[in-house]
Amino acid sequence: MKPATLKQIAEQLNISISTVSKALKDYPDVSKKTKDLVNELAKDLNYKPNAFALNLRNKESKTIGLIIPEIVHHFFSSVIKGIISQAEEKGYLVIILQSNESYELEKKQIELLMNQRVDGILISLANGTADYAHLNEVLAQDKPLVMFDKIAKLVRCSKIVIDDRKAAYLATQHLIDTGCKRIAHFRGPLLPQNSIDRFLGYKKALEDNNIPYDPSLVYLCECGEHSFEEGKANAQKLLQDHNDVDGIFINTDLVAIGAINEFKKMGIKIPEDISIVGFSNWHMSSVISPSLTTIDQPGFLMGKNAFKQLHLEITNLKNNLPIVHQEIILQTDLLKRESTKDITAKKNKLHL
Amino acid sequence: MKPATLKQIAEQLNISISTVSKALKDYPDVSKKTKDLVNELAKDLNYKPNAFALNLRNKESKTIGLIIPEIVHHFFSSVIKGIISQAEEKGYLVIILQSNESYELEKKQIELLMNQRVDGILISLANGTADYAHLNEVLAQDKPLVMFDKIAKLVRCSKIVIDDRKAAYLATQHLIDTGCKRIAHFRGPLLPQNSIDRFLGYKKALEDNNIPYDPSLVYLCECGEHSFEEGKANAQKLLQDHNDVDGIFINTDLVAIGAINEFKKMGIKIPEDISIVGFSNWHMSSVISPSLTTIDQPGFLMGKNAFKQLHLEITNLKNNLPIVHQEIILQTDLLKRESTKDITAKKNKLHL
DNA sequence: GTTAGCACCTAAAACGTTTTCGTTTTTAAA
DNA sequence: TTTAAAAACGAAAACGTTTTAGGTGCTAAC
Repeated sequence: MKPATLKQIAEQLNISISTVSKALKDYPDVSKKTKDLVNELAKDLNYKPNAFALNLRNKESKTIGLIIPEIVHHFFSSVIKGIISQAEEKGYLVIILQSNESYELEKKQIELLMNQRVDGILISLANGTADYAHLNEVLAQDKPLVMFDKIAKLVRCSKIVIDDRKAAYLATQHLIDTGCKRIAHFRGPLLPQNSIDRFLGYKKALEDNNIPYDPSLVYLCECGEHSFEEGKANAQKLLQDHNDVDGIFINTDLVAIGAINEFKKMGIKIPEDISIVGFSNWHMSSVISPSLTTIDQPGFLMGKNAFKQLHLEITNLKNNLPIVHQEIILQTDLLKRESTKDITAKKNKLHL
Repeated sequence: MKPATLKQIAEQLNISISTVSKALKDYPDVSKKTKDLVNELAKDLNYKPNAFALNLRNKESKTIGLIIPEIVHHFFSSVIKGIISQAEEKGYLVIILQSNESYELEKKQIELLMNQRVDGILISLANGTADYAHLNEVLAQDKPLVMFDKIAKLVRCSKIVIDDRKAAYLATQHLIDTGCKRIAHFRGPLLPQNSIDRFLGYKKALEDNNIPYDPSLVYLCECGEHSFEEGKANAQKLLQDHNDVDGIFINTDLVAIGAINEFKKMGIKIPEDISIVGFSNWHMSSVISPSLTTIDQPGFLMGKNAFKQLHLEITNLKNNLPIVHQEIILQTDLLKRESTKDITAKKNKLHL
């Protein structure tokens, strides 16, 4: 049986719509008798408040929009899970769109969400996004916007990120600590802030350890659908160009795994000949052999925080409270596994 | 600048709201002059039709709901991607909820979506779902509902599935064809139809090849968060119970990978000592060593088809056309890789 | 100079709520 | 019995659209 409306209840009881509405919301100026009658009939007729009408009246939909570059991706799907779990707790629904790493699509989708009048927007930018007008437009219309992971520093809104630079620094430092002298880097695309930051972290670690930075040791990856193949290809190129490399810090796990597979095929031993550190801690990284040393990126937590911040801004906006933009930096972990040498273990053995 | 309303445009031009509405929709009974004025001002004032008002009037939101057991999962996230891509094409938005394999949550979420008045619902059932009242309620309210992958046969709605039984049969047959004589099965949970079907396919293949079915060779897996550990544990148990097993058909890839890793650790060679076939073709299955022979499950295609069918039913309902429930069975592929012996290759060599 | 026809425009209802403000009815006090 | 206060109810506007049905005012034809 389809939900009834206030009108239908009112007609059956010969009272006004207003009274029905008030009765259901337990207003004090409705008699106990009427309330009982209304509540009973409401149950019988399967009354459910019409969300469309409520949205129109309240000018809010308890719905937010989420734009993400790629859904089939361990990190991003973890973020989605974090967002949805938190949204559910606060009674919000999430509309998800996928930008496919395309700036054009991203722009369209922002418009779509604005026209849909969602209460707020969460976004992780496409790699191609270099112009931020569409994002500023959102803010100009007083619609809460929170960015996560792939952010634009210049846009004045809240951001949830990890410290990519620091994580990359630690990853590179770990290679150095385990004895690597000549360290290559497979970097991500040129635009997004986080692949820039990872590159900078790598470079800084070298400098701080008096290892000269050599641009020819840096290889570019799209880090898109063909990451695995890119890893293999770069591994081959690297060996042709430089036969003295003993460590690689790689922008993302799947590329690293491609490289490992290629090296294994060529008879190069990991980590004895070359040590490798990846980034993101994809599920498969712990499962392959040798397992991959990598940076754990807390996707679920990032999603949770992103929604929390957005929710805060939505409620503050509603209550005319000031909105303070936050930049939240989440902790990352270096997970030491088999693809790097465990020198500390050796050291400990010597001490025994 | 926030979007203006028809009213604001009407006031500024000193004409009625109706005329503004018609002008924007290019009705024939509005003069060219007025249309031009309206369109210009509409652009200037950033007019965007209010979605809330439209929903209320049209009794539709161009939004569908999707309930899925788990988002961080290669197969399911592929399905989501398929659904979203198709929805975008037809101008629909997708609200995603995650049931966490919980029947209780699933029930609540169905109610949420019904109250939200989505135009239709897509669902893949939680493992624990054995009661279908909540689903029948959706249908009773004339709301289009399409199930995919994890379905309930008894619910009268459209379904998009693969032929789990046939796929499992082919997987098992492949083990037999490559010389396995004693084949174990790591099966999925007891309730969902697809893990039952995979078990049945396994059993049937044995029978058709005159291999006696031995229940003690069937091991249970939750196939949840700890699939990898389950695979390892089951591998150990299997070796203790039966030292003569030479092939295993495993309900899902991650369990299979756990088993492979454990076997490798114990010095058992894959596929020489034991051949293994998984299910679902997780990304990592092609990347590990030995790569895993598995059944490719077309997630993206399934998502596309699920939305297409739902969309068909939504539009038919709107146009008072009859709704015909479909059961669409998608093709699967057996991907032969390193975890099973390639006997045909050997045969071919002999023929040379 | 009436009338038909046309071009253009508007009023108003409807979608389903909520809430303010006013009106009616009841109760209690004078 | 009158009056004041309290209790219970309802009318109406508002949110922003669309569309039907009904005007206007004009031109052209008789």
